[in-house]
Formats: sequence, structure tokens, C-alpha cells
Amino acid sequence: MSTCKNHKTCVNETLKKVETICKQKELKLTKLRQRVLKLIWKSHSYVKAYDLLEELKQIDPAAKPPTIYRTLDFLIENGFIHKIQSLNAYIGCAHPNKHKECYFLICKKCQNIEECCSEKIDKVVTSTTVKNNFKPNQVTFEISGVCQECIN
Amino acid sequence: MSTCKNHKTCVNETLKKVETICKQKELKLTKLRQRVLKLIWKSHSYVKAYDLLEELKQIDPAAKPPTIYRTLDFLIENGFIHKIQSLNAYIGCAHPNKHKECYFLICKKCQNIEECCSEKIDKVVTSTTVKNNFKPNQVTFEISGVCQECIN
DNA sequence: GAAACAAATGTTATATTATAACATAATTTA
DNA sequence: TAAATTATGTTATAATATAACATTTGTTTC
Repeated sequence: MSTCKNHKTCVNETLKKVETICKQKELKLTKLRQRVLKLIWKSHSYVKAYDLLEELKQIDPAAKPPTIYRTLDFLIENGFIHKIQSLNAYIGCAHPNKHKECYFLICKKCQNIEECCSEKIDKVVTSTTVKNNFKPNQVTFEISGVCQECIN
Repeated sequence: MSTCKNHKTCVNETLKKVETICKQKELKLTKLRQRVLKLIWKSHSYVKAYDLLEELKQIDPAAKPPTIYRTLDFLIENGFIHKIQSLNAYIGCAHPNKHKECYFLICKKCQNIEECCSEKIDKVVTSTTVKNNFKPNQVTFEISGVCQECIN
């Protein structure tokens, strides 16, 4: 299930946002990076790196694993996509502007992933890390199960 | 850094607990499974599957990847160990009795992992899944960073 | 106890995910 | 323009994990 009304618009808006951010931060959104980002945004569900590679090969037959992984690295580092650790998969970031702790609701049936942010989670992370004197750097928070639409 | 005072005692107690649970639940804690569990408990930091395999080979030279992965599956399914998704690694469960949502504080410097449980996290998970009409099945919550001891 | 079945382990092969290392091209900076 | 940096190309291989089928061990039933 897509979580948007018009996916074309949805993708375009996201790509524009990313472009803007790249200009602001002087990041190079090269042709390759744009292509890969578009491929990732094809759906609201996740993509596997090698599936992405196959798709990229349609446009760029010389593409090889490092092509994909390097591009994924760039996109992750700059908050344009996320890696879903429990699936070894990648997904576009729903709000590439404001970045806080996010978590993911992963439906095992329809493969859709809902990216959520909540202050509560921020607070839990903060309070537990403070309590443990722990300096957090990266938070992985993934809940897999069955979504509303697939529940019956 | 170990999180116990006397690691030998710590391991033995854990293994006893696991034994007890297996008896209660009529699970077969075979020689192989015991061995692997012991190897995992060698330290409070995490182990990689293939490192574990190498160690197991010292005792059981015929061991092969499926040997390890099947045993890991058994141990995970029954809550005796956890998989750390963001590291593709495995770690003994600190409290193989009571099972709620846990999270992990992973120190990138000393490799130690602190397993924590908190009602707050339970509540956050519950409230967000309820809000989203999502039926959760498995929660991955991992915070990587720098621990108290390594902070300076 | 033997036959039938189930569970665990053994074994071979291979799939999947990811990176190292070095070469070349494109872009930026001095 | 030369030098340096960044991005991409390319080859090879490392690291992680599973499928599929054979054998052994344990359990249940007769």
C-alpha cells in the first residue's frame, strides 16, 4: 500500500526537497545519485540493494555492486534514505528535512513501511541514554508486524 | 568491559537458568546448543556467526555454517540470545526469563552491549502501535554510541 | 523390542549482502 | 594550468546466510 494520494507528485516533491537541501549544504546530487534515489522512491516499500542494482543496470548497464553501495552510503549519510537493519533493505526518507529519532512500522504482509517520528521516542531515548551516561550516535528502531490494512 | 563481577559465576547462573527453562518448556538443550550458548557467553560483547563457527570448530571440527545458524535460530526463538541487527551479531540474553521489549546500548569503542528493559519503552511501543492500528510482532531497538567508560 | 515417525544434525552447494583495493574521470582549488 | 579532491569505474573477494537433501538420534506406538 502506498501511503500517498498521488505517487508521482509525492516523488517529485521529495526529489525537489532533496535538491534544495543539497544546494544548501553544497552536496553533489549527481546523475547517478538522482537515478538511484528515484528508483528507491518508486514505491513506499523497501528495496534490496541488488534489486536496485538490477534496475539501475537497465539504465546504466555498467553498474556494479560498489556503484549501488556507494550511492546508498551517500544517501544515508545525508538523511535522504534509511537502511532497515532488520531487513537489509533501503527505503526513502519520508521527511528529509527535520531529523529526529524515527521508527519504522514494517508490515510483513504487504511490505509497506511506515516511517514515524514521535517526541515520546525522543524522550525515551534521551532519558535512557542520560540515565546510562551513554552518548548516542545512531538509533535503530524497527517494529515489524502486521499493518492496519492487512490485519484481517 | 564486562558488566558482571565474576564472569564464571555469571555464565554458570545463566546456563542454569536456561537449563531450567528448557526443562519447563520441554525444549532440548542438546550438547551442541549448550556449547554454542557457552561460546556466546564467553563475553558480554557480541559475537559474529562465523567467529563462533571458528571457535566451535576447535571442539567440533565438522561444524559448518548451518550448524551455527540453526543453533542460533533455536537460541533466538527461545529467547536465550538476541540478534543485534545493526551489527549482524549475536549476544546472550541478560534475563532469559521475563521477556518484554528490550533495547541495546552498543558501545562502538569497547564493543560492550548493555541490554536494557524499560516500561517506558513498552509503553511507547504500545501507544504508537495502537495509534497506528499495527499489530507488532518483533521489536528491534538498538542505540549505538559511546558508553560511560569510553566517553573520555 | 521393532516399526514408524519426528527432531536434530551432517553435508554439499549456493544465494545474498557488502567491501577492499586500485584505476580513471570529473570537479574544485590553489 | 597543476595539484588536489571527489566521484565513479572495475576487478576481485569477503562476510553473512540459506536451500536442499542425507543421516543420525530420539520418541512414540504397536
